[in-house]
Order: sequence, then C-alpha cells, then structure tokens
Amino acid sequence: MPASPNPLRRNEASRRAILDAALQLSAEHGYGRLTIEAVAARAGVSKKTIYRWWSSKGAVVLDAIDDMAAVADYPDTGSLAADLHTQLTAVIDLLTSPENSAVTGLIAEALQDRELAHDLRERLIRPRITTFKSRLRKAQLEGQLAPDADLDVALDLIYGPVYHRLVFHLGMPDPQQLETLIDHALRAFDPPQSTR
Amino acid sequence: MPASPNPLRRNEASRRAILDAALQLSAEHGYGRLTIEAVAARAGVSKKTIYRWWSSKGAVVLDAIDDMAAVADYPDTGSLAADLHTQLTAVIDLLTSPENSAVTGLIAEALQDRELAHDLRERLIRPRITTFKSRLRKAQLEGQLAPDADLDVALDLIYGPVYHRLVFHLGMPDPQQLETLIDHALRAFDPPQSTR
Amino acid sequence: MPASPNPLRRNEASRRAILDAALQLSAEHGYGRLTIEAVAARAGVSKKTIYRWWSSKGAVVLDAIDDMAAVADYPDTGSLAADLHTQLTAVIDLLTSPENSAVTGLIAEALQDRELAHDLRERLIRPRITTFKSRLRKAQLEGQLAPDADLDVALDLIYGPVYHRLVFHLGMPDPQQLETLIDHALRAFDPPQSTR
Amino acid sequence: MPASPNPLRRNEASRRAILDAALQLSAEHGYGRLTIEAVAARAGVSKKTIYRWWSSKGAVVLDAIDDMAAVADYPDTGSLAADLHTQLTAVIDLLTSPENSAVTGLIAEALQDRELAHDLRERLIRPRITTFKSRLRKAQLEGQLAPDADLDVALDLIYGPVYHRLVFHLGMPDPQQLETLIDHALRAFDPPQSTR
DNA sequence: AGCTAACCGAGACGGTACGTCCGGTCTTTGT
DNA sequence: ACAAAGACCGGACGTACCGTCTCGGTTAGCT
Repeated sequence: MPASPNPLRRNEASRRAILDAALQLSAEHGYGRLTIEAVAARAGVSKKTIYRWWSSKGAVVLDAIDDMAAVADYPDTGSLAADLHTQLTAVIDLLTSPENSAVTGLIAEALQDRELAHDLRERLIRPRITTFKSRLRKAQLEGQLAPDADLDVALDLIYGPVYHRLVFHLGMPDPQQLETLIDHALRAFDPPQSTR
Repeated sequence: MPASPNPLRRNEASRRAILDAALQLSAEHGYGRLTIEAVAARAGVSKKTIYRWWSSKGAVVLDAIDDMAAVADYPDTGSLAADLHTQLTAVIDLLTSPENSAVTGLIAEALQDRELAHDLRERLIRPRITTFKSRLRKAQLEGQLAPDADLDVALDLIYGPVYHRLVFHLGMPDPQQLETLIDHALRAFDPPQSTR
Repeated sequence: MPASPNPLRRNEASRRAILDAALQLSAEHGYGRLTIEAVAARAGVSKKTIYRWWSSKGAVVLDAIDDMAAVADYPDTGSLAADLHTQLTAVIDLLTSPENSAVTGLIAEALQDRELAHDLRERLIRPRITTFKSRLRKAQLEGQLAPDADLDVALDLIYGPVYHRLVFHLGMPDPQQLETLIDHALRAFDPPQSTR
Repeated sequence: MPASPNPLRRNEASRRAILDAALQLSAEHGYGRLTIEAVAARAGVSKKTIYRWWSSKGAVVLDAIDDMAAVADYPDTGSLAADLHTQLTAVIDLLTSPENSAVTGLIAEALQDRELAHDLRERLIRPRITTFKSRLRKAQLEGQLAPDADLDVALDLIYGPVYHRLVFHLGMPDPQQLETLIDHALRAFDPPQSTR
C-alpha cells in the first residue's frame, strides 16, 4: 500500500527485512506488543523507511501476511463436505495458533480502521471467497449442492460460525462438532419439505 | 472488574461519571481514540481512581456497556423466524451505528486480551446466549423447531453470519437478505431428505 | 524559566539531576553534542519532565550555570588594575577551558535565540556588570579612576577585547598582553592633554 | 572550501544557485532554521552536490558571505575618528539587520566548530584587520595617532565593544555613544601623564 | 567526433534526536 | 481519610534533517 515515493527505486532487501521482522516479532511477543520501533530495529532499517511505504503497523502486517500466504486452490478431493472440513480446519488453526497472532491482530485492528479494513478485505479475503465459490459451483455441477443454492448464503453459514466463536471466544469446534456444523449448513440448501 | 480495594467505600458518583465519560468519548471520537487520560478529565476524576477499580480501558468500557444494556428478554411474538429477524436487526444496528463504536472496539480489544475476552464473554455474551436458547427451546415445544435440534449449532448458524461479515467488513445483510439467511439456517434442522 | 505547571509540586531531586547531567554531558562531549535525550537518560528522568520545566536545551544549561556559579564579589585588593587583571583572567579561563564549553555554547545559542539571550543577559550578565561597576565606583572614590569616568564606556573597553577575540578566535591575551590592554583602557579616562 | 573532486569540472550555475539559496533562506527564516535540505530544494540541486563541495552548512554560508562581500578599502576621509565611526556603523548595521542573520549565525556556529572558526577568521576577518591596520598606520604617519601605538591593542579597544555588546545583547551604541567610545579608545594612546 | 569519466538531479536509505502523547505509578494538597 | 490534581518515569509515536548512497542523464575534455 505505497503512498507516494517512487516504487522503482525501492530497496527490496529493506522491504523483505521489514516484513520478516514484523512477522517474527508478532509471533514472539504478540501483535499487540508489536511496535514500528521494534520492527525497524530488528530489520536494521530506519523508521522513516517504514513510514515511507506503509501508513500504519497494520498495513505492514497485512503486507507481510499477504506476501507469505499465497492464495491456495481450494481443496478438491471430490467430496464437498470433506473438503470444507479440511479447509475450515486450516482456517481454525491459523486463527488459533499463538505464532499467528498477526492474523487475529490484523482482524482486531481492521475493526477500528476503515482503510485497513478495506485492504484486508480486498487483498486477503476477497480472493479466498472467490476460490470458495468456485469450489461450490463445481459441487453444484456434480450434484452435491442444489443448483440454485445461494453461494453467499453458503459462505455465511459455513464460515460464519468460526468468526462468531472467534469474536466471543466461545472456543473453536472440535473435528466432530465441525462435521456437524458443515452437515447442517449444507442441509440448509436441501429443497424445503414443508411450510414452516 | 474491581481489583482489590474495599468496594464498600467506593464513590458511586465517580463510578457513574467515569462510565458515562467513557461512553460519551467513545461515541464522539471512536473507541480507538479513547484514552484513560481523557476519561479522567471528562469525568473530573483522578486517573488513580480509574486504575483503582479497573485494569484497562477495555474493562471500563465493558462495565459501561454492561451497565447501560441490561439483558433484555428475547422477543417472543409467537413466530420464531420473525423474532430472530427482530433481534438480529437490533444486533446489526448496535454493531453498525457509529455512536456505538464502543461495542466493536471492545470486541477488537478482546481479540488481543485474554482477560478482557473472558469478561466480555461471561458478562455480556453468555447471558444473551442463554435467553436465545430459551427462546429456541420454546420454539421446539411449539413445534417450530425440531425437538432434537442442536441449539449450539443453531446459535452458530444464526449469529455466525453477522460476525463473519463484521470481521471482514463484507457489509451487513439488508432485511431481505436477513430473512433469507434465517430461513436457510432454520431449514438446516429439517429432517434429512436423502443421503448426501 | 518555568512555563506553566505548579512549581510547588516540583521534584527537586529531578531538577538537580537534570542540571547536573546537563553540565556533565556538556563537559564530556561539548555543548554542541548535548541533547535533551541524553540529559534525560543520564538524569534518569523522563524527557517530558525536562520539557515541562524548560523550553530548550539552552534554558536548561543556563539554569545549570546560574545554579552553579553564584555571583561572586568583584576582587578588591586596593589596586584596580590588579583586580581587573585577576577577574579578566578568570573570565578568560572560563571561556577557554574545554570543560566549560557550556558557557560558550550558551553564548552561541543565545546569538540565535532572542528569548534565551534575554535570560542570559538578565540572569547571568547583568548582576556581574553591577558588581563590576560598584568596583569602579569605589576606585573613583579612591582616586584611581577619574570621578567623571563613564562606567559603561569602561565596561566596553575592558571587557570588549575578550569577546572580540572570542568571537573571531583571535586568541586570548596572555597575562602580559592583558596588562597592556588594561593599562590602555584605564588611560582612556585620563584627562585629555591636547586637541586631537 | 572544496574537498577533493576536480574543481575544473564544477558547475558554476549550481554553485551560484546554492550560495544564493543559502543567503535567501537565511534571510527569510533565520540562520538557525536553515537546513541543507532546504538549500538543495531551493537551489534545485541535489544534496550530494552540496556535500561534494562543502563540509557543513556553516561552510556554505561562509562562502556565500565571502562571495557577496568583497573586502572594501577602509574609509579614508583624512579624519581617523570620523572614518572609524563610519566603518563601525557599517559593521553594526551588518550585525543588527535581521536579513543578515547569516553573519551572526556564522559567528555563533564558529563558536562551536573549530574548523569553521579557522576559515571564518582567515577568510573574512584577517583581511579586514589588515586594511584596518593600514588605515591606522596612515594615521600614525599623519600624526593623528601616536607613532608607537600598539595596533593590536587599538583593534581590541575599537572593535571589542561591539562584540561584547553583540554577545550579551546589551544593545548597540547609538551614534553619540559610538563617538564617545571611539574618542576614549583613541585617547588611550595619548602619552601617559602620570603614574597610576 | 566520439568516448568516457565526472558531475549532476533526484531521492531512498540508516540514523539520531526531536517534541508529544499516553500508560501506569506515586506524591502532594485541600477538604 | 480520601480523592482531585497532577508530576513523574518510561516508551513509543510520527517527523525532520543529517550525511551517505545509488541511480540514470548530461556534459566536458581528452583522445
């Protein structure tokens, strides 16, 4: 998220050192205790250099995460439920492991910073929503999901629970509970049986 | 979340002034810009007095919100879907209105602070989950929900979407979308029609 | 040169530590390399505490010097010329010794800072001019100086040379030269002999 | 004060632009607020170019002043006292006018920088001392000054007062006071009348 | 006339210190 | 006796300049 200076003259070594330092320090002491000061020191870089290219510590961490975590293809073993289970497990691990406090830290910060929120959504989340929907569309073609299922609703029902639990610290579902959740979420797209 | 001093000798007027100031300032400048310093000044209170009774700005704001928002009974008009719609709309308003930035601020802070997270869950959230489940149980008795429906799953499916959208700034559902969501969530508890 | 806070509540230990640190550091590294940052560190004091009571590093050093160097009586052995020699030698030592770089540093800074210049004049210089003039007045009573001699002119002629040499780094007079200078300066007040 | 690069290939336009910018900015904002950064920007020149040819901001300003103020002949109307008055008035104007803050700034900086002090003395001051002494020697030949008068002492007595007053901000002499000062200074070289 | 070394503009960089803000603790003072 | 008022240490903030360092692009003077 560069601001104004000439990106062509940017020092790639400094950029890498900054992003690496940000992730390391976040893992070591937690996102909350991360400071620009410490990142600069660890990276052997002037604070000015950080402020030249990023507008806040959140922006640095977002870049660092984005840089690290290339968008992976959605798992596809043929079984939609199994693939959702696999992928949700990965997400839960990411949100839960202490060394990835950067991710929840970023989520927390974005809740209070519109600009950061925008970048978080567009750069990290949107692409992953896209691959998720592609996987669902394939499932529709294969008859594992109703052809008229609203994929946005599916997104809400399948991923919503994880973030609801995250936000209120209700504990993440164990594999068994996760299977139950997925099962219910998918059943929501079965044709209605009766009026309610 | 008092710490140690004798609560009997506590000055109620100061307590009220502090909680009021915290909410006012949060509404005026946003939770992120809220400082203990400013609360003390606005409340006409020494910083010491704040630190005597609370451990962090999050704790103050939690108290303030708790104090303000008594646990309301879950709406009950007889129609489960309609009541869910009503209550979810209230939640969305709360999470969305700028003057209630204290709530999302608290959520954000709790993501990074285990102790605050614990208090947030136990004091604000748990009681509301309880009333929600009571309402569902009544619906089961009335036949609006399968008697064997797992109420924890219902909680996840019904409230999850809101927080998923909050966390990634995906936009809150409009009333129409909300109705669709509730409809799908409830359908997840219909008896299965076929093997999947 | 306090700004606004309540001087009654001032911490004397901090004040002393700051002034001592300023003089020490000035002697060690030179006034030019003196920083508020280093003074705070050496004094074990928050930078805020320094800025609370002083407006600039010059103001701190002025206080430190003022605190250290009480106004001494002008030497008085009965011989005006000898006493001037004694006192001028002391001034030259002060302006010359490396460990007193604080004094010339202050002079330099005052050349660029009107407020500091004002304080330097009123607090350090003016009182010493007063004692100097008193000594001259005594010499007048004793017949060592013409009774109608203009004491401001005498001040200029006697002290001027030192500062002229200081400012342009022309080298301070050795004791012999100093005697010659004083002799000439005093002779300027002899009654005129002839028209010029 | 060139350092090492080949002076033959030097860009005269850049040199002029830098010196002009230095004087302009010094006049506009004061020597103290002058920065190499700003000079480079105003002159449309790279900072590197400045550092290539000068060692400090003081060196730049010294060059600028030297460039501007060619050494003028000492005034010579036949009356020594009148000529001294004329020339001292010019010096006082130079040291007093706000737009010439560069001069006092340079003096201030030289008080803290031996190398700059050396250059200031040798390039600006020494030549002017030389012309001053020449004027005095002529006065000696004409019988306006004792033939055995020590010209260094005369320099001290005549110019000293101005710098004493500059350094301690005692106010410059008005024309009347200046005449008195010169009169006394010259009288110091009259033959002694009596033992003192 | 062409080559090449240098100077040049631009400006990113590692640093140092700035002056400010706020967190939490401790002290003084008035009521 | 209690708090209010607020001074205090500490530490991070974001900024300003420092002086150094590439970059390409002129430009000058020697082949």
